[in-house]
Amino acid sequence: MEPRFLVAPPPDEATLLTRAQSLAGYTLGELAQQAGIVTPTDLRRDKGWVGMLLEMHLGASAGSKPERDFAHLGVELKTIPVDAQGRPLETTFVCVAPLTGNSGVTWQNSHVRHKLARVLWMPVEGDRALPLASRRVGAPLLWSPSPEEEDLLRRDWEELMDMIVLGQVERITARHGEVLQIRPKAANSKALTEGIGERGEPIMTLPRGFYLKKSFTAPLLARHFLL
DNA sequence: TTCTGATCATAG
DNA sequence: CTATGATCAGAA
Repeated sequence: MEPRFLVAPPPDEATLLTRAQSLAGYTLGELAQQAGIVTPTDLRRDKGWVGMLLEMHLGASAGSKPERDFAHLGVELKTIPVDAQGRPLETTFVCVAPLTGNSGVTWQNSHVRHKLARVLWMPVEGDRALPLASRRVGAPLLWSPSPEEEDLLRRDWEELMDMIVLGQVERITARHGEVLQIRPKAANSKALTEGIGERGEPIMTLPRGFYLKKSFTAPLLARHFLL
């Protein structure tokens, strides 16, 4: 799909939130029609389609820049598929896990912390039994981690980064971490990137990414629905 | 049924 | 390959 600007970038956070709230209740088919793009049959070959569609409606920067969606506002946009009860159906990708060049990297200056400092969550019905075009957008949530949430994230990040730095990247599984996990993030299982081996030597290994577990995002969204 | 590892498209 | 956007689908 071709990235296009449907609306101008929002000048401030309040405008962004108002605009996001105005999308609630619409179906993806309606939003696609307004954007002048075709709704795919399913997401198997268009996994980022929903995210790109909402980016267009919210005036996020198009393309693949290594910046936040609303750089001038310091806000990151995340669409999250939810079930009929508003519970997340998938984990949430945060960013690629750096496997080398980590000297001097701390939680405070980490990519994970910066990406999650301010997030606009857009829940979207994600039940695969629902045709893509008839899935509805839910009420958005503009969020920053509470001190407790940030502490959970920091502890997992430190544990996982320790393993990477100590040459144990290939022993990391999705079971590590309470709320933040590391899983493959690649085109396929043949993709390789540089990492650190057991004896500190350079190795080629699968690229990994940080993901938020559903156990983290579920209460975050639930709290929102209670307010 | 849930979760972990694998995968898809596109731009640069 | 890396970064953007994530969901798929087989194994447990």
